[in-house]
Amino acid sequence: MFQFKPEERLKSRRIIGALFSNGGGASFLGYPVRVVWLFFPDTFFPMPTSKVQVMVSAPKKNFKTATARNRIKRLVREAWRLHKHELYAQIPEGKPPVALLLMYIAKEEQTFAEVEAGVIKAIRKLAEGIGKEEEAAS
RNA sequence: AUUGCAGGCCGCUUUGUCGCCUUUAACCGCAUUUUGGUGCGGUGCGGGAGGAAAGUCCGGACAAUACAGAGCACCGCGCCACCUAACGGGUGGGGUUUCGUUUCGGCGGAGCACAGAGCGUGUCACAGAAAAUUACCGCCUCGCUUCGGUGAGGUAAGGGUGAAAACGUGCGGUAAGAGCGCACGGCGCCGCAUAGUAAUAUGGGGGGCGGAUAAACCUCGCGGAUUGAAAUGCCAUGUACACCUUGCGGAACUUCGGUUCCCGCCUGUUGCUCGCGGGUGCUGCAAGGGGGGUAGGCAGCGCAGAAUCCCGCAGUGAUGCGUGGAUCCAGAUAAAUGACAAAGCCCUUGGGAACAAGGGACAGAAUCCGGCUUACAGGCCUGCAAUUUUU
RNA sequence: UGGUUCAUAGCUCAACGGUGGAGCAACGGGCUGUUAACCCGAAGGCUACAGGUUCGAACCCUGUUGAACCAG
Repeated sequence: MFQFKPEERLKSRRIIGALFSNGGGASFLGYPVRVVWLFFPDTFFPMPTSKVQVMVSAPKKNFKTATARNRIKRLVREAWRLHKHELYAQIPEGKPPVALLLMYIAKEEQTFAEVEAGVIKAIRKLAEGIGKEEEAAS
């Protein structure tokens, strides 16, 4: 339940490029994390087997050393690992997989508790957002 | 004991819970099967960042491609000897600059891109007469003179300028002067002797007096093929025989397959010139351009080797040698090595104390080694020097 | 991984090895009933940092720091 497997990590360069381009995906804030997400397109091959693929990013502009960026990414990833099951439970079957980008935007390093709170908030908003997309599609 | 300097070493520890990457193959399940196995998943047993992993400043290993050769260009290095796989690194020695000290002989510390300015060219602001064969004020000789000077010539001692002024001091000498001559001293050049492997040092001889700058061009000596693990090899996947540009001559021999020579074009040889080599010369080939597709896997890749430590031997030392002893399984690929909790350790602040609060340096492997440079809380060890206390 | 370029006033840029300057901005004064424009004036720099070469360094050399870019 708390596992974090390789197929749950976002690796496709095309999808990552789409996430970073303007208007590529829906985005909102769960401070200190900014969330960008979209559904995988139908034509993508091979289609991932997990419900969500996620990547974590920390900008070099705010964190100069590699050690600091590693630390931030590990904190966010750990918070995601501990709470992702809440999101999985709310995604209905038959939906395309969700590509997710968690970008750390605070200027300084924060404690795990603060990051965890932000990620929990983001997961709740995201579940809401996916539900709305469902209504709009139907 | 404290302080300073130099060198070397370490660079948070333990437990629990939840995770990540990986070696191995004991066990389990599924698939496949050439019945040996193989692949995937799970469990188990192990391992999981550094002294700088960093900067990418040098040098190699390794790999691919290339290589008859010559000249010019280009790049790097530069006291001597040694060490090393190699180096722009290291060790030892010499010279030099500077600081301290001195009983003025030296001694000690720190630094040095430390070949050549006696081939040539360039530059040397301002000031100054003049910045490299120069003469403003001076000094001296001769001519003229209205006796104020003025013209021709000699000279570089004195003056002032400057970062730097054409060896320094004294004597002789002279019209005045000048290394013009002599004595002492300085400098670098040529060859000699002694010491040293050598750089170099010391001594005496000859001939001389030359501005600085080569981190200006340059000269001399030595070295340099190019490209770098996204190299490279293999497997899988997949597209486009589309498009554009250029080229498509001549002669001889012939067993009609071709061969040779000249010529043209393209191309390789780090750049250029020569030279040499490869391809091509007809209805589809060649060379180049541009465009499109693939974006997965395996090897390379951590294999015990230029490995590290100890001991012994050789050497002043770097280092080398050894049937000597011991140690050494990180291997990711949108990229693992983590999070939380508790206890301990250390530091700071407050406090009489118990204790409380806050903090734990610099920093993250990506083919691998040897160096250099830079960042770094705190601690340990060794040596030397100084001071204080005790015996 | 390999390579190239750059750093000068608040901003954009100059400056043979010889006193660091221009435009804009900001400041003070003038003009105007007021503002803008215009005119006058003054200020602002350890030339990214640390060494070295040179009589003298923004410039030459070495090292460091930061930034931008290129190739596959």
